[in-house]
Amino acid sequence: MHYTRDNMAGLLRSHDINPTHQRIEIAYALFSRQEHLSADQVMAIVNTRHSETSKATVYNTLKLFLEKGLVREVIVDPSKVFFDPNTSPHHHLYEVDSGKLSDIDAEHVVISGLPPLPAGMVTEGIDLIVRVRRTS
Amino acid sequence: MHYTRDNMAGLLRSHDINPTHQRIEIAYALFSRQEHLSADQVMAIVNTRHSETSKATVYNTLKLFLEKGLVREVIVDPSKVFFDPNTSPHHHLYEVDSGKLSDIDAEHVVISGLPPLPAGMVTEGIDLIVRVRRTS
DNA sequence: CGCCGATCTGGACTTTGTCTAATATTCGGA
DNA sequence: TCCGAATATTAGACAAAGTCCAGATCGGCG
Repeated sequence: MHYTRDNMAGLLRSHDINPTHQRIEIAYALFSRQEHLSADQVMAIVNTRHSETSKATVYNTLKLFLEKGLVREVIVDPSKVFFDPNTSPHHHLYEVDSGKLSDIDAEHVVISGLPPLPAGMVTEGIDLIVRVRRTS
Repeated sequence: MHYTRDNMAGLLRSHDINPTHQRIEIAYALFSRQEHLSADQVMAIVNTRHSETSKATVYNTLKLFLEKGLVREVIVDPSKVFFDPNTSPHHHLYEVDSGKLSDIDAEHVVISGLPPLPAGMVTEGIDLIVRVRRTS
């Protein structure tokens, strides 16, 4: 799959999101790179040429994408949230020193022995984060 | 084990931490409750009577406790970090709506099938967070 | 073309956390 | 017990991420 700006409109529509210029740019930033980006990084990318999209819009849009299931939130760094265009089940590898974040395919990972949930609760998601450090 | 302020001095010393009044109060807040507290909450608890401990000290002290392995950091909420006085291996259950955070004993949980780490990397920790929501 | 709801915007604001330079406390030794 | 050095604490200014709002703008449709 190759992502273009034209693709994005369809992708947004299929998730029940009105495709505006700004939303297409933001989606394109995330999907064309297939990387974990923070709101700051998205802003920087989208505004490389001339300033085009405001901070408020970037935050609003990312929140909208999140609600509509277009992206996923990854909380590994206390100082900022990352947004992940990969919504298929997977886990994360976080390099503590460099801040580099990468995916771990969930296909072969098995988590067993979790206790039953408290009554009246449903699982919204299971986040598994492997924190690694360069050997010193 | 029953925690008293007097206990705390020994606990701190055993972790190579100089036991000062403020540090004892902060340690006592965490250990006597055995709960996950944010820096804000620690501040509020420690300063209930009259203002006794400054913001800077609370943050400095929590960071020190972290370095010395006295507490653990739990990153589940993008807006604040929680500190966990339980350093034995365990996982976390996070109630998304209420923000309530509780422990899952690691004893019976098995995680298998993780891919090998990139060369020159060591695992610093594995965080498993089960995000749950009340059935609506 | 003009309307109307949806979207975008700048900028003020909040919250969490950091930094700094001055002050205070603690600890070990005599 | 007293002293000096090292360590710890403090208030308050600052920084960064994120939220909020009221007004401006857009874009599709009649």
